[in-house]
Amino acid sequence: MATIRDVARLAGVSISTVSLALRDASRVSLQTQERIAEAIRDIGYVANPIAQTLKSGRSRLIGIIFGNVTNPFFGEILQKVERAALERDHLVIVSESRFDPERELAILSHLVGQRVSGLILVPHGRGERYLNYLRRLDRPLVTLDHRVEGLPADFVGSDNHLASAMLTEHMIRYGHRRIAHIAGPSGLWTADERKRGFLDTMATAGLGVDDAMVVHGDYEAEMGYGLAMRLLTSASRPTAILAANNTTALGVLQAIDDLGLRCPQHISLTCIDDVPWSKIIKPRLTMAVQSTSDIADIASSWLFDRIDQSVATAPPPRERLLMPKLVVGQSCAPP
Amino acid sequence: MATIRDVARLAGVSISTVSLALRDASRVSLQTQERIAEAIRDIGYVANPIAQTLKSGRSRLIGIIFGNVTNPFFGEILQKVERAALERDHLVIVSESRFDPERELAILSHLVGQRVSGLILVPHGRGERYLNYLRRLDRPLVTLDHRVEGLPADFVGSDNHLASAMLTEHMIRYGHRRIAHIAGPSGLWTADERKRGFLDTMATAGLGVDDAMVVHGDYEAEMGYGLAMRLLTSASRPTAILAANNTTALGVLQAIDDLGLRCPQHISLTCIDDVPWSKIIKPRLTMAVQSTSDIADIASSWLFDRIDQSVATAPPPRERLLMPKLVVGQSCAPP
DNA sequence: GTGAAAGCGCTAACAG
DNA sequence: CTGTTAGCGCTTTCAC
Repeated sequence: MATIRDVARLAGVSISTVSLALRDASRVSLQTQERIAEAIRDIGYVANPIAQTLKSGRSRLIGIIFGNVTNPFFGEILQKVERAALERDHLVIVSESRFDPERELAILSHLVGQRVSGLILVPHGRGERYLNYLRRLDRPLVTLDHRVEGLPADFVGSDNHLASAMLTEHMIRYGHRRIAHIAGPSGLWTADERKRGFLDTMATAGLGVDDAMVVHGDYEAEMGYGLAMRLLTSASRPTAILAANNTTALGVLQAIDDLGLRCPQHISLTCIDDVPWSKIIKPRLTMAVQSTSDIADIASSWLFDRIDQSVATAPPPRERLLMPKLVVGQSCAPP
Repeated sequence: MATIRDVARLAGVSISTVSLALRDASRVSLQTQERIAEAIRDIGYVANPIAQTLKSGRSRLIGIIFGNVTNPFFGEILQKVERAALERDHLVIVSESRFDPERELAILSHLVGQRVSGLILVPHGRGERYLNYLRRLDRPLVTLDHRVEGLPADFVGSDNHLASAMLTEHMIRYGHRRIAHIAGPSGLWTADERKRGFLDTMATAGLGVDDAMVVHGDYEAEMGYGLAMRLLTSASRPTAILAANNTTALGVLQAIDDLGLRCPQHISLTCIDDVPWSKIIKPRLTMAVQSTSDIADIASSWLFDRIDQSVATAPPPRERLLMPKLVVGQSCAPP
């Protein structure tokens, strides 16, 4: 591969002149500019980004860490982020924390080792050690989905409390009184917010919630299936279920089907997040959807803002809660 | 960040000794080893991978390029590849060609610029220029899904001809004679193979295929929808459809539904590839599924084989066609 | 306007 | 067994 030396030799100038011409042509005479340009063209010179990174401490790479890359959300976000990155000549390193904070931190180290110029993270940890680690990262950081208290980083997510509240309200309006909630993992910000949204709305409506009616899953289909099975075969089965997320809802749907029940005739179901291929799944689910596309746009624009800015002029951490949209399907009916 | 200098100073040895100790401890005295180890621990030294890359010309990064990262297949493959990579201390750069060969080559340049140690590629180009470019890459390369004739790279894919043949056979056995095929983009290896599988099987069964019964889509749902609409509203509509891939099938299903038809009562449908959440979609589709998981395993193990080997001892390009499995659902019935 | 020289952090001959 | 030295390819003062 041709180096800046080769260009310099061919153009009959020093390498520092070539380097200068490359980043501030105005400070080099027109003649020299042309000779250099020609030499570059002739030998097909491309600057070695590794050498630049070694010098500057910043690579043209950004890192993105998700809990699970098979979640359909992920693909959509990655797609938009990757496009935004490529426009700015950056590549994207993708990694999966598997929801494990230790793993997450280990990956972050690797990423910082590669001198990434910025990070997008769906954080899954908490506690002082975790926070301290993130605070020391010293790279532009945008967090997604889960809000971490006390972290000086940008955050983009949606109003999870509202999402639950809308759906709960919707089911109550149909006349349901025994509504169950299959929550996400306790301790996760989104899961806690969604649960609060459910409980608050039930309380406001003057409806009590049995302990047995709130169970904790892990945002995965299999667990959703198991928990739904238990709920639906219990003596006092609910007439409606609020599933904490899309994949959980699919598990629930499967359980309903396997039990020979019908939705919405025997049981109403709503969930937060869109479901892949939701238009084809019968019945169409009533859900509170967040705009992945908006999340990805905001995240990448904020990230590149910070990457372009010097640390000095960097704005304080920003936060944005997007409003979920209620999409009414055919998965709810009177009890 | 601590450098090897700091370690050397603290341990009271030269930096070359530290470097040596780091990669071949046996050539350093036990005492020195310990002093160095201690120093490393004390200041939390981690070698700067960028400097190593500059020296060696190889980074601990691998690149993977897909046509479209929102395809559910992609997430599963990425997941396995990323795990295999992380075990070997490699990170994964992910990029999307959007099925555009030019874009694909541009991304490859970037990736090679980053001195990736290996590449996994779903190739979408053809022609001499394209081939030459790939041949000059000079990095371990594993191609997936689409086989490119004349490319000296490993290839893992499935037997697309067989997949189509099995499904076509299946529909013929139900008594269908007017079967339509919504193919993928003409010129793509998988699409051509699938079409051949369909046509060959029809021919063998002595069934003619109207030109109108073979239409070309783009492997995307929307196009599948449009083409299915056209087929299903034509005067001589088919009694069964073979969709070239999963997302196309979902588009077809949607079209069937929107027309007020029922599958399989009015129209039978089969497709190649698994469908996300296929268990929940009604009717369960009859499909020929390929094991993404096997593909990913083979691809990553082959890739890391080559990465670990010197170029000299590298084996010639390997090829592997996995056998698709017929999964019978409820989407077929007699015409 | 252009060039010489130092240095980013590491590796690998080559001496000793 | 350990240290000296010369780069990998680029950027960036600082002179001229």
